[in-house]
Amino acid sequence: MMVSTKGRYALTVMVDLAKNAVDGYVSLADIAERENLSMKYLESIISMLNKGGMLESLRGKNGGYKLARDPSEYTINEILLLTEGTLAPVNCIMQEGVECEKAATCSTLPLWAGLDGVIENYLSGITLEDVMSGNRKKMLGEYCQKCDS
Amino acid sequence: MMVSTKGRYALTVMVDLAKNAVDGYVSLADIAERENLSMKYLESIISMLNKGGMLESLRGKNGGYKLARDPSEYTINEILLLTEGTLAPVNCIMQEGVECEKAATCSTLPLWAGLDGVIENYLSGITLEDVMSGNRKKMLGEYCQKCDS
DNA sequence: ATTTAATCCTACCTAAGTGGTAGGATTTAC
DNA sequence: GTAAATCCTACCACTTAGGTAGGATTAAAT
Repeated sequence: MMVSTKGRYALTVMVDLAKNAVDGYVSLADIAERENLSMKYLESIISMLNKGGMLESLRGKNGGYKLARDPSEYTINEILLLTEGTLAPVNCIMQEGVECEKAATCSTLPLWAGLDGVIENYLSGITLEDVMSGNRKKMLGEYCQKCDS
Repeated sequence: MMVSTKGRYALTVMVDLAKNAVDGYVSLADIAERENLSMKYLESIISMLNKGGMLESLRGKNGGYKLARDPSEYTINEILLLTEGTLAPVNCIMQEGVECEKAATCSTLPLWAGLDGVIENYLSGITLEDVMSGNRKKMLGEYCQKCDS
């Protein structure tokens, strides 16, 4: 599994905020209840989003979180990267300038690089707005049966 | 990480066999030495490939393995599926007919389904022959700088 | 027939990552 | 000052990853 619950829940939280924090802040307790997820676990996840500059937060009573930008200005790629660290499908492709020692002669490396590119390309092309508004055509593309009807 | 060493080594073994087992069988010891991988570990991996019908094996002295078909008749998708079990990027998408209970109302599901489709589409479009022969254009596609020159 | 070299099979093990839980400190609105 | 919220630091059970170990079985060569 490439994307763990951390990344999945992070996206769920972002979508929830996009839908529900239109004016003012929304508390984590509200999100957890709406999405039926553990509030304590979400706490650690939303903390990453907050520190990564994705959110604005307000402490104290009536506090909570809201998006720092417009939903159309977040790519899914950057949201997932923040919580997952990397989205590379294998750990042998270059990360932070460090490449595998066998890279020069490895027959399989171009495959993994290509796969990585395809994934990044897909996730960078979809915004939080697309997910929030249910843009099936963009998300499912040619695989979508309902998109024609 | 979506693809573990199991899948990566499985592909490495397949490529090695495609290159070296052109006539007759090749022993696991030879493969392990050539690829600089633990023979004992490879043993468990090649066993999956063998049971999955990807290989033909011969026991006893001068035995070993060879491909069951022509390299052009294996997709990377089926090789990886055999060792990894699944290539789904998240565990909330439908597997073996079992779908998430929240599927009907989940905003993020189409995204994961789309991502899954993109991955499967890519890996199904590339054959063992492509990897073996270093078909960079097919593997790297638009991301390949060297492909033009 | 015996040796040798190979696959096959079962069990085990350590380290890291996943998916949380627990408890309290701090901040701010009312 | 109190209630309700974020923030922060530990901890923990379980699963998976990435192997290792040892022997049983098979088949070719001598």
